[in-house]
Amino acid sequence: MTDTKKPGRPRNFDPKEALQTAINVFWEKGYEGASVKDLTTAMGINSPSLYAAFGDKHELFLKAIELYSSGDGCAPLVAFETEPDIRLAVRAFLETAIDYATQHESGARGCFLSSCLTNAGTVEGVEALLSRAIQETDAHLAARFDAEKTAGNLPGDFPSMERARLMFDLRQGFVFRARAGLDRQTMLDELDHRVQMVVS
Amino acid sequence: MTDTKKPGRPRNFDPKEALQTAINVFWEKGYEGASVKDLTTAMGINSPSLYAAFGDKHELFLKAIELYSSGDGCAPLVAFETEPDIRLAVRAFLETAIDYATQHESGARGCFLSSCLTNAGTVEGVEALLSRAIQETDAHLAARFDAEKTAGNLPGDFPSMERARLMFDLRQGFVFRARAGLDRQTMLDELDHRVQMVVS
DNA sequence: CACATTGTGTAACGATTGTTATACAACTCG
DNA sequence: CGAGTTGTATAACAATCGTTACACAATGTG
Repeated sequence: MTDTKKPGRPRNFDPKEALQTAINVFWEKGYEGASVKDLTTAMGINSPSLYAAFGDKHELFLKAIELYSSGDGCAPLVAFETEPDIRLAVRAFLETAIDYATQHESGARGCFLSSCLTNAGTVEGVEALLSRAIQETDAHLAARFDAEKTAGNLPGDFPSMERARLMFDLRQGFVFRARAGLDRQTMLDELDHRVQMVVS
Repeated sequence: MTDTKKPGRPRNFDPKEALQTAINVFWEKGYEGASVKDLTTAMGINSPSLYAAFGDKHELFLKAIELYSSGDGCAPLVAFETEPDIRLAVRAFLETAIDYATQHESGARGCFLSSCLTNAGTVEGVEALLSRAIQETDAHLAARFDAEKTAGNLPGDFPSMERARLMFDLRQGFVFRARAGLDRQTMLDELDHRVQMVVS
């Protein structure tokens, strides 16, 4: 190790990248489980920098939720939007959820929001953010269904919002099972069965 | 207040009742979020009694999970078993889940297991317990479906295990939404739609 | 009644928590 | 090339964490 840490100001750190790292730590250890030391070590910075950039552990947590829910943090959503065919899109959504949730080692591990659920009642502001994130996702998915209806790819009486909520909950179920360590293949085997439920 | 706490050994406490109280505290605040002081205060005992009876905060947590998952802790499951008609039973299962998850004030608040999800990766032994609890519940629900098949109340090609897992995940979805503070009526409106999915 | 046992309440332990004051190194600008 | 700004590293802060030693009150047995 020749690169000994020297004091001073060698380089500025990227706040967004650091926040992404904070998401991973929070997701793995939870809000109270993740100590400031855990966070700063993973982010590669010291505590004063963290407090200067994000204000607080609490604020950092809320900003982590915001970044994740309002953006590219959610891989299944991206997969759903990318795939043109609606049926394949639904499948990609659920399949990506399983992939992310079961690949624990690779750093990206499932849905961060479900890990924040525990703190919804105790940590101020979390419940509101989660509620908003869910509703936005529901609306997002439903909008795609509506567009497919007008395009003629789905029947005219297709209940967009109900199916959107269903799809979200099915994903949540997979994430839950994956987090508990259940078998990946078993979930993949049920994929077609569940895709069928969403798109009639 | 005339009943001033006097030292000594006035009365023994009920370990099972205390454990039930511990479940509520853990469920509300999470594993790391619930301090030993929070626990002992709610249980009405002092820390030495807790350590003598349960050994450890960690062991207490595991025993809380065991009590909840292997018993009457799960109200939706009880409702499902009580109702004779299979279709009404499925409905009761989901409806009870919504009721429990949305009645935050009354002390009984939703599914304790989903709040333990966060600690599955960090707290030793939690993942194994959760995995077992889920699989047991799946098998439990599927057994009922199988019995209804032989009784002629469900078609012969009814996929019991797949529907059991689906039902479990649908419940999980409701609990998730309720914990995030979403509207109760919206979930109740979708009830029939989802019951239909489970029982064809 | 006296003794051993059992479990409680008080209080303290070291360790770690989140947070911040202080000192200094590096870059920017004149 | 020197002064000012910016942000880092070190170290310490009070508070709280999980855990346990100690002393004493209440019960069961002789």
